[in-house]
Amino acid sequence: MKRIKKQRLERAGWVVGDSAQFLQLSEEENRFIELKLALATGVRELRERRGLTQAALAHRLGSSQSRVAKMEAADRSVSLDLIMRSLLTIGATATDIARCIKRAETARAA
Amino acid sequence: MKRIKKQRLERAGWVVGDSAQFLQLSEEENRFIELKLALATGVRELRERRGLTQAALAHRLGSSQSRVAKMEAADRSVSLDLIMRSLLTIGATATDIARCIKRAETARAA
DNA sequence: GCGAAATATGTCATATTGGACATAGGCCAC
DNA sequence: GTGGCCTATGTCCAATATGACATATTTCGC
Repeated sequence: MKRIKKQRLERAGWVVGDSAQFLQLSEEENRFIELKLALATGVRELRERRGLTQAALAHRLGSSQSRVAKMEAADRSVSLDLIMRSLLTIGATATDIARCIKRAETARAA
Repeated sequence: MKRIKKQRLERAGWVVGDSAQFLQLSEEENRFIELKLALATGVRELRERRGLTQAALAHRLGSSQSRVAKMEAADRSVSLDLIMRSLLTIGATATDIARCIKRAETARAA
C-alpha cells in the first residue's frame, strides 16, 4: 500500500498495519505495564534510600500506607499519576525518572 | 539537627525540612504539572509527525476525539495514564518519553 | 520464640477520570 | 460565503482510583 494512501486511511481513524489490531493493543498494554512496574520499583528504591517508611511517604503525599504498598506492588488500582507524584515527592530528578523508563525498555528486551 | 534524628522523625511520618510543607507540596505540584505538560506536548508532536488526526488516535486508543484534545491541552481531567498510553500507542520509544521528561526539567530551569 | 514496627491485602464511600455526545470555532479549497 | 475537515470546549453518567480503615503477614532486634 502506498504511503500516502495509508496515511489518509489512518487519518480517518483506521489502523492499517499488517498485524491485527488486538495484537497491537496487547503489545501496548504490556509496554505500559512494564513502564508502570519500573516506575513503581523506582519509588521503592528511592524511598528506601531516603530511609522513609511507607507510612512516612504516605503522610507526605497526603495518602495512606496501604496505597503506598499497593503502589510499590504496581497494583492495578493505582494510577501512574500517584506513582509520579510519589517520585517527585521523594525528590526524584528528571534523570532518575528517565532512568526508570529506560530500564523498562531494556527489561522488555530480555 | 543530626542526620540520624532527622531520619527517625521522618520515618515516623513527619516532614522535618527547613521549609514549610505546603511550600514543598506546591513545588511538587508545579513539577508534576510541568511533567504532564511536557508529555502532552510529546503526544501532539508525535501524533502530527505520524500524520494522524486526533480522531484517528482516539480510535486507536478506544477513546474519543474530545479526550485527545483535552489530553494535548494537559487538561486537569486527563490522567498521566492516558497520556502514557497514547505515547505508547503512537509508537513512542522509551527514549522519546525520557526526552520529554528531561525537557520538563529544563523548562523549569527557565 | 516474643513483640513491635513495617509492609501487605481487603473492603468501602467518595472523588476523579473515562468515553460519548453535542456544539462551537478555526482553516482552507472551491 | 459555504461546505468539509480538524480541533476546542462543555456536559452527561459510568467506570475507575482514591484515602480511610481494619486486618493479615512479614521482618528484625532481643
